[in-house]
Amino acid sequence: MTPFKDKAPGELVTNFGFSGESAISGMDPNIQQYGEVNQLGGMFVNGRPLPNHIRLRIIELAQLGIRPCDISRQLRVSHGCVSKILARYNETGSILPGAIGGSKPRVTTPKVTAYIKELKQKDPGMFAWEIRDHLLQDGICDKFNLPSVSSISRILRNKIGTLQHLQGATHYDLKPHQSPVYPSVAAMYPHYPYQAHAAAAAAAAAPAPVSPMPPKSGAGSPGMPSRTPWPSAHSVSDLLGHWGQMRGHGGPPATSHDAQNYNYFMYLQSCNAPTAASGAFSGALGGGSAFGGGLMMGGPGQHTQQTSSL
DNA sequence: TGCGTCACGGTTGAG
DNA sequence: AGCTCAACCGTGACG
Repeated sequence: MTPFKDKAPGELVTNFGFSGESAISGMDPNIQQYGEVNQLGGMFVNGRPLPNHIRLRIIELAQLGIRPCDISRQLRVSHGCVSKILARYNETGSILPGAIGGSKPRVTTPKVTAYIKELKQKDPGMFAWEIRDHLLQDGICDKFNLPSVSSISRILRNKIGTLQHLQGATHYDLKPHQSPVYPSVAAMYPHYPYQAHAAAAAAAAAPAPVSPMPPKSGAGSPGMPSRTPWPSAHSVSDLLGHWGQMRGHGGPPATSHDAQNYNYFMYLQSCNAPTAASGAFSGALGGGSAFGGGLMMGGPGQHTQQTSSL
């Protein structure tokens, strides 16, 4: 997998394994340093998504009826990757990679904590599970961002310790007739991601176009794998327009990710032989859709971060 | 031979 | 500023 087995860590890679080809002038030094070549001779950056034009080409070639193994060979992308991208596309309608990085948003916001404190002050004998019910009933939380009983208990213990010390009731102090088992939100809604609420808000702000595929998984819709919702979906023309702007107008990348991917993109553009797909790609840069409008990328509530992670 | 799956080593970004 | 953690990535190998 690692083509530079004899490369010392951190050593600058100036030849990418293409015969007679040295470093591409003007390439991102990061790509030069971290770029690798797979068994098929294709260029990739470990840990980073393939550039979107490669992803696009995979989808397009598949739609032309070309077998995944042939796509793999033609684009010099591992068949596992082709399989994964095609599977994701079939499942979500999106060619885009998932959102990388980030953390689960906290449910114990200051507002929630304050309300718990208020409840506890009103009724010091209130149990954590009762507080949890109140949070839901009073509209402080919904079922997607409702803290677990354990979280409430921790808040009571850590942040309202004095009150607890005086009155002391947590979910450990269960009433005799109460079940000691209170499933977490995740357990109650195993198929619903915690970020769904935020995604719904994002969707309300910027409604996503209808995906050709039913939503199954990913940010912003139940079961979507990504952790962070996209504020808007990406159509082919959106995406191509993005790159078109970069290529055609030389617009500066908005973020370091853009810069990275732009350089990656430019590099791969210069490395890969033109294909029919790239022709469609180039044509689409002129304003039309590469797929006659038939291919929509960006499933419902797609990834938030990807505008900067092309 | 083709393809789905998974371990691996890597990156990323919120907390 | 730097660390942790849990998500993601593509590759390569296996069945």
